[in-house]
Amino acid sequence: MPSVPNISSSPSISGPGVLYLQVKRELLRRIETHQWRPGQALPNERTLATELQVSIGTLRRAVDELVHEHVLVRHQGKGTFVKLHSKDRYLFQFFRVQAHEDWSHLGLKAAPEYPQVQCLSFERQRSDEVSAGALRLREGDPIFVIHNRLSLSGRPVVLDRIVISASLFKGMTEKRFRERENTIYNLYQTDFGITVLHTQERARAVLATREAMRHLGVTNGAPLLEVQRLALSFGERPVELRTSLIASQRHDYVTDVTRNE
Amino acid sequence: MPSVPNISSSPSISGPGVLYLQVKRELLRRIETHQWRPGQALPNERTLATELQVSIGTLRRAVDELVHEHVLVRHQGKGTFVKLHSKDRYLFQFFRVQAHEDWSHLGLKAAPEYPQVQCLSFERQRSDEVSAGALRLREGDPIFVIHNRLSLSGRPVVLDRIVISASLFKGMTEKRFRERENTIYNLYQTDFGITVLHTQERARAVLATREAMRHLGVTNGAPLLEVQRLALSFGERPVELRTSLIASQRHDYVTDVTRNE
DNA sequence: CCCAATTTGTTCGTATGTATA
DNA sequence: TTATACATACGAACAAATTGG
Repeated sequence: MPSVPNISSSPSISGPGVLYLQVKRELLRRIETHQWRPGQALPNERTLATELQVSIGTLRRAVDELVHEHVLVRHQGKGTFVKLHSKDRYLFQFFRVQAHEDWSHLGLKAAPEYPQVQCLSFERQRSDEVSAGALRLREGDPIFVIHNRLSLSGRPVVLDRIVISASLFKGMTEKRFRERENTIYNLYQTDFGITVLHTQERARAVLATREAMRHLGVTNGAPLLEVQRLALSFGERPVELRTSLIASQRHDYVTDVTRNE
Repeated sequence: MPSVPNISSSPSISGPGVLYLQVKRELLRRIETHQWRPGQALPNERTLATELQVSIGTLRRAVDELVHEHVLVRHQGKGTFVKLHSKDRYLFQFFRVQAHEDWSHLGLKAAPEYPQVQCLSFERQRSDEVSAGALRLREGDPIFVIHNRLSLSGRPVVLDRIVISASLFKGMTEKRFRERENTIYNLYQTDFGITVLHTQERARAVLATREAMRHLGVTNGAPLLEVQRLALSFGERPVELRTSLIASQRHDYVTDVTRNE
């Protein structure tokens, strides 16, 4: 029913703008409010289209965009599902460290290696100005600060400092963090209902601190890559601040600006 | 006419697979072969659909994807055009150096600053193993090697070493390069018919060489960001190898992994 | 300023193909 | 085999932006 001038005459969708965008917002709303949970199937297209009182083509266009944004996945013959964070997705979308290579490979796209993760420390602290600004907290709000060391082929390569809000991740404990069976983002999603959709990153070159030297086994004065990553959820809400120190003697930070979309 | 079992019964499209993908390939072919040149308008949708003997919806789906891949642009009421490289696009898609910022801005997306480019040298050389491998040349093939210095707010920040094939950019001269009125990628496109579609980049941290110190005005032993970029055209053909040394004392290398599409 | 022609943008509904269980 | 669900293709109707008279 909702043509553009809509006064919420139906139990379905409303709001200004183009119809398929209204549908998209409604689908997002249901996911954010956990009416549909990660891994769960949506109603089939005809049912959903009928319920939202739009044509099946309009519904498909809204779903198309959410699939493209990694929020939903479709499987022909099975259904449409809220996307789950998996190790594959982590490798494909979020882990950008790879061993050096020359350019002779090109289209090959060597499948990146999943890192071995070692948790060095897990602490409850109070946020400083930087983390509060990034995570939209007040200074002094409780946070968790986690240090991880990532190794590739048995060699330590990355030192991560992860900061998350304690109030957002209510019930987080060192035990739950250490004993997760999947990626960290999968833990956020399945245990805390927080889905990381994309990240903003800034890289710079720094000199190794003594602590970094110790954990990464690099020599004095070695240059390191420092990557600041802010992970964002629905509505561009920041949920994690991560600082990675990367030993780039044998590894690169890779960005494949392909379809960008 | 072309249902999937098609034996090129028409003067239009053919080939295996899904119809809209056949259409997309045909459109790409016409652009690559310069039947349609950058900046030029395509025939309107109904005309094109009729000529290719597909429905307007199928044509639109093919065009949709090419728009998403930055190959075409559509303007409602005007037409569909082969996309031109502009400074805006350069800033938006390819220039990733920005002044330091804290995370308190977020959604603001400070419009990046267009750099002031100074050409330090332009030489004709023979390709070594690395550039030959990257650009799919034979070792010893003629290449152009260009050094640029990029400044932001009057301060030198990036040192670029650009390598392109002399046979691919036939007719390139230092004069034409220096006196271009737009971006380098715009020059490639308008003067040589070579369109850069996307890039693959690898970043690492290095120590400043004496020459880099001199050109960027950094102190001894300063860490620099080294970014290797391979620019690709249609069919993933490599067309430019660029090595950037970035003084990251005041600036970052930014990757906003947003819709990634 | 307005009108009309042109072109893309959105929405609708239908029919048929293909993958899954 | 059958039923279900998504995938593709088609074409019609109307909306919105642009341009030129």
